Amino acid sequence: MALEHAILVSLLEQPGSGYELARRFDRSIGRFWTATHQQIYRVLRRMETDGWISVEEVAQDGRPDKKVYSAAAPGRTALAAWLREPVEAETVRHELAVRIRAAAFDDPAALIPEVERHRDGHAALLAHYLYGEGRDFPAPDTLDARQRLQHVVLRGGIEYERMTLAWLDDVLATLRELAADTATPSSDSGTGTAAPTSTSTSTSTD
Amino acid sequence: MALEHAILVSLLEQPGSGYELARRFDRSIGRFWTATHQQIYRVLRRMETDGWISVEEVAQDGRPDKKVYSAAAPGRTALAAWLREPVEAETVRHELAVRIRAAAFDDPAALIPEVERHRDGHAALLAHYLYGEGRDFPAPDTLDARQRLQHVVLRGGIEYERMTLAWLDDVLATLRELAADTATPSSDSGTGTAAPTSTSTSTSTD
DNA sequence: GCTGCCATGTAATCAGTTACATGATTGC
DNA sequence: GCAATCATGTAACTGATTACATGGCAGC
Repeated sequence: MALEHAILVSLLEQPGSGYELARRFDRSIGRFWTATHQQIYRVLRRMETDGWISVEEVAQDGRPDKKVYSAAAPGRTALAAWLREPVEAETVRHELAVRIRAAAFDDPAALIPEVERHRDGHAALLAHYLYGEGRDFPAPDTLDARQRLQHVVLRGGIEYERMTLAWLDDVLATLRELAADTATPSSDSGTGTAAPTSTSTSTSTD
Repeated sequence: MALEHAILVSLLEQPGSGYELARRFDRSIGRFWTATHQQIYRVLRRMETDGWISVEEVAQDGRPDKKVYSAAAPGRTALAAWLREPVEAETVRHELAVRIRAAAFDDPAALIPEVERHRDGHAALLAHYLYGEGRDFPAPDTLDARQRLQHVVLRGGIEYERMTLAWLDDVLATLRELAADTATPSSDSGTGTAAPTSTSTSTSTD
């Protein structure tokens, strides 16, 4: 239910068309909230009928016309009300964690390439964030309110990537150790499928 | 599309009924993948017709009967295939980050209680994780493959909470500074609604 | 008598994804 | 000639959430 609000913030930061918003959702805002262009167009129409945003049709030379949206007063009011609502608990979807636990019932080594791919992706994103930080916030003491809030969100992204990177290295080390363990012992040779099948497990980790 | 697989992992770790699974999804597995009981019952039926899991009806004294599900061979095969598929990019939904950027167009101080509530929640979860780690993994060198993988996932949760806690303190410090800035200056008194309205913003943070 | 736990479900709705469609312009 | 970018949309489907429903037992 927050796509409306994410769009509002983006339009307050800078008015734009549905297409432009879709591009922003592939970049800056998209790090925190994903949306496809179909979704965006649908929500924009709803927001317009609700009076949250206003449209201006802009004719262009050589390019299709576009509808430039900007936040209207009722939208601002709705945003202020939303800020005062309690935050709903974030629904987590961390597929990699599920896969790591799943690896116990298959060959742990099979996961290594995937985790490496992830690791590299996070490393690249961290480098990208750090570059962006140096470019956009070179003098952190001279920033206005908006920039300081953008900066603290970016710092969150940077710390998240740093932490994830370190954790994925930990995961890789664990997987490699387990792969070495199952490879060397003499018993249970062949497929490499390590399935302990112990009935006792009540490690709740609750 | 990974709820099936999360359920499979949970049933491989320990067979159980839909109700028991729903409770697990409020606890251990639920940290990485959320699901309500309605969703779980629906997926369990689909998985059963697909032959991924087998059922055993268990009559109980004083309590309603339950259907105890366990992972079947085709389910294991499907899990192994899934582990070898490329991981789809995680769709992020970080509402708090959107709200922080939104605070620039309203009173930043209005967010402080919410962020504090979040901070406290993450601190409690971190303490809980650390307690669970001490209880379930007291001797990290004597663990089997399954436990070592569970442990590395738990370490990820711990590091995530630590990082989030530190970041939320950073956010709170920023919000409090901004609240102090808008409270003290003589100009633009009254509502405390700080809206810069500068047209120049093209800080892409891409 | 009320709340809470165990245990399973149906129905309606909302959000999000995937596939398909159009059409002009710019650059290789 | 082909792919990519700009720009907007429809339609069908899958996944997730919310609300409602049932019913016995245990403990206060």
